[in-house]
Amino acid sequence: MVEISRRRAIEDVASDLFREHGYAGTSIRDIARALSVQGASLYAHVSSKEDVLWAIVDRAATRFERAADAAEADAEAQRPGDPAEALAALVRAHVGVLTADVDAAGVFVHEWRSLDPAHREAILSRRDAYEVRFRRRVEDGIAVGAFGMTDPAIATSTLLSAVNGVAGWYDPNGRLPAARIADHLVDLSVRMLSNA
Amino acid sequence: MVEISRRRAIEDVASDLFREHGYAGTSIRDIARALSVQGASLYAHVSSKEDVLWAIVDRAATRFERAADAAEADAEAQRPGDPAEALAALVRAHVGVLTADVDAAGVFVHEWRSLDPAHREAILSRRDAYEVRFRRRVEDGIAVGAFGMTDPAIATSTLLSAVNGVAGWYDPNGRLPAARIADHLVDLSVRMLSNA
DNA sequence: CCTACCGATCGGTAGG
DNA sequence: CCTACCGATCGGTAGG
Repeated sequence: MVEISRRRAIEDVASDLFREHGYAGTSIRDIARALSVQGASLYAHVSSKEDVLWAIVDRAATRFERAADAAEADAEAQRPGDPAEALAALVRAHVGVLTADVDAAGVFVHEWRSLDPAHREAILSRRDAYEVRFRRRVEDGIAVGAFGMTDPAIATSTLLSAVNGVAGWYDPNGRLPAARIADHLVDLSVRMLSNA
Repeated sequence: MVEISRRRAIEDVASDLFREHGYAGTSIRDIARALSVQGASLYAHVSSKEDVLWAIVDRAATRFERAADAAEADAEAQRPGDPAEALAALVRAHVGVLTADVDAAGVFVHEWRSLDPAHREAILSRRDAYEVRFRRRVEDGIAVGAFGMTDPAIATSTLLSAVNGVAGWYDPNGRLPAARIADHLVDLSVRMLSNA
């Protein structure tokens, strides 16, 4: 990947380190060392360590949101009013964002607690809104009989945990390409919600 | 809960803080403050900060292992050779350990990366062995037709992510008791593996 | 369990 | 992007 901007290179390196050692376990000097510069030099590009975390998390959140927008529009265009199809599209989109940048996605999933209070609040409400999109499809699917009876809140939380788990084991050089992994997650998700 | 030992009280407080702020984000003085003593006083009871993390993680791992032992023995006694029953018992046992001490279990799930290399290696191999117990049931279930065709490795990783997700939202004072949550997770897990 | 303290490292700034 | 530096905090020790 060609380096587009120094700022972006800092965020990419930080995503990798935050994912591996956590935000608190990564110092500004660790990030600088990976870029072969002095710690203080980073402050020409970022205003604080938290600023870097927020940039990573905000961008990842935006990607998840946009991918869900496109997935729902697409599902609605192809099979209008089909909750199972819409949910499958949401899961596929989610796995796509996750595998496209597993470091940033992993930071989004695990490190939001380290954001300062205002950012933390903002990201939590976006996460809630995002989860609601999934839960609505679960509820609609139950209502029309496409899914079996279950507790929609628990089922949706469990489904998102299952899908987010991909961030814990996905390897870009592993035996399965991202698209095949998405196929599996879609299949497992729909099965989980279907009647036995 | 009555305080059994000072050492144990330190670990309980540390479980709470490590889970909320992460290992690196929690200082020895943070733990001490929660116990109303000076930071240096903790060293009368623990040899290092990592020693506390290891104690929490090791104990949690042992609980998961013992609960799985009992669950498999029980399932084998009641319905010998039934992979779906054995898997259900494993999931129920896992959720039981998780909800019995959600702080310690959450630290086990998320903070093992912060262990020193030897402990990290040890816990990873125990985690692998634990996952194999689940995967064997998944494979056997597919072989006898109790479960639908799927990739056993991906299905098992996804199942464990789904179940571990409980640590992220379980609230001891929430609307559902732990036993009901376990019921739901068993149901969702078995559905996920069953034929559609 | 306390006070007093150690060297190391932290996030961040000044000034170039 | 560098050197030089700031005050604060870190994990941990000594000695009581």
